[in-house]
Amino acid sequence: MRLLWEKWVHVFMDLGDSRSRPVQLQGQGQEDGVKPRKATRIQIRNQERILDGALSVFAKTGFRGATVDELAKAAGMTKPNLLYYFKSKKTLYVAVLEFVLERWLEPLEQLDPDGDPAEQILNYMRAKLSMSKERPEDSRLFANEILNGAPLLGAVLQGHLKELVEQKAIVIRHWCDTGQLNRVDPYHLIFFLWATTQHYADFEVQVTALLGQDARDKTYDDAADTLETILMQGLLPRK
Amino acid sequence: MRLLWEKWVHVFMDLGDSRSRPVQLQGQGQEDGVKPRKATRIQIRNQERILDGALSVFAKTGFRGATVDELAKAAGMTKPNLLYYFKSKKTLYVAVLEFVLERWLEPLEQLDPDGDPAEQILNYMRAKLSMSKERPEDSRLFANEILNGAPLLGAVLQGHLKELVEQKAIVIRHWCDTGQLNRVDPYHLIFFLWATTQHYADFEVQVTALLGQDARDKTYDDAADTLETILMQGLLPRK
DNA sequence: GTCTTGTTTGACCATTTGGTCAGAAATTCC
DNA sequence: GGAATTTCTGACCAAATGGTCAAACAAGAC
Repeated sequence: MRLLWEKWVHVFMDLGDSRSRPVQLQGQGQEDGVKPRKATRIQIRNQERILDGALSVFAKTGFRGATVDELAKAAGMTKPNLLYYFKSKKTLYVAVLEFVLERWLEPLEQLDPDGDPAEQILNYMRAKLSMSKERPEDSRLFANEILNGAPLLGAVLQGHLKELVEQKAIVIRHWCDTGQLNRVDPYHLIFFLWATTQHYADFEVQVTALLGQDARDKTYDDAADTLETILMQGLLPRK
Repeated sequence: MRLLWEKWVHVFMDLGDSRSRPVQLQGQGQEDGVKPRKATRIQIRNQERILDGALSVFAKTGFRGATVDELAKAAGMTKPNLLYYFKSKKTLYVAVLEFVLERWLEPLEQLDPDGDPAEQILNYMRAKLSMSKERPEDSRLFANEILNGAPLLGAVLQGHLKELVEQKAIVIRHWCDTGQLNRVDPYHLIFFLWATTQHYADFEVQVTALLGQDARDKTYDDAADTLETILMQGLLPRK
């Protein structure tokens, strides 16, 4: 799975003063006089490989569970070489988190205040479910981080995410107030959508243990149908 | 939080042959000729302390993230002393998992085929939500384990849990077939209930980051209300 | 080609970690 | 009280882990 790390390649490398260490890549952090040099092709290629491998390693075992050796192997290089590109395990971890975060938040940003409420919410549910299916590692990466107290994501939760959710909560509340939706707490509706969709990525082993390995497509289709039914009609038949 | 480990205290300690190592506690494993000695008060007290502390440590950082030193500190004793009672970190971890598992499965077992469907499902939802509130560490312990591939719980998922879920799925399917519930996939309804309720324990940092630390009671009340509304009526108003 | 810069590696190091062990201290049994 | 057993601890160990470094090697610029 080739990713699009390219546009995200910045400040990952140690810069400091060192003579042999390259580079400050384009993007940020040019406060001091060091003139940023352009990233070489090799740098871009290797950082991509590293980030790519690191996502699956970190998603599998969390930050503490991952070893630098594993990370290097996943990137197909030696440990010192990996540490040439990312000065520490933590730096790498943060870089991966940062990258994945954007994708993670995107669907919620798409929620359109002017659209039809039911349609908007179903779309959001489907988009999140599709992310669980196509990029389960993203979801597991965050699940690990949050489950263990979000030591490095805490700031984001309090900042960007909080704003975004507040904003969308207002939209949902409006839909309730105008009678377009039943009266529910907007925040809990959002949690509800997160929980039900991410469950399929985060608890995939459990899901497949109960439903069988082979029926992955069917699993996600059935999940979408069930969620749609519940969201639109609830469990009780309308007489 | 004092727990009821007592009835679970069994075979935790190394037994083998050793002269100074005690004990095979009551419960199981008496296959060989070694006559089981009764657990002393000290053993019971200390094993309780250890298991008690271990639950919160493992829930916080997962198996790999927890160190034996932390575990010992949480139990208020030295590392070698802890290892006197549980011969390895893994043994201790499995013991904690085993214990917590029972509580975890209990609510689903209560689901009554002869009860009113809506009431049964709401009760189950409330019971699980209450568990998330009162025993979040239980939930996080499993979340960590499953998220990381359930290396030690895999057998349970394929065995006991699978049976239990199959059994309850039949009940739910029957409710659907007789028109008492809208037609939904029973498995996904169960996942839905797990996901939405456990979310509040597993992602507590996120939830409190967005809703505020102080309103814990309110959070769970609102969650229950929202879930009830959605489950019973869905989001769309009935005209 | 050669000089400069960027990349890669084997060997190495300090710390942390899971776990052991011999014996000291406490407890129980008679 | 004294012997036998159980509980506890400081000192220790081997393996794993995050990270460093000097030097070898490759790429570009001219």
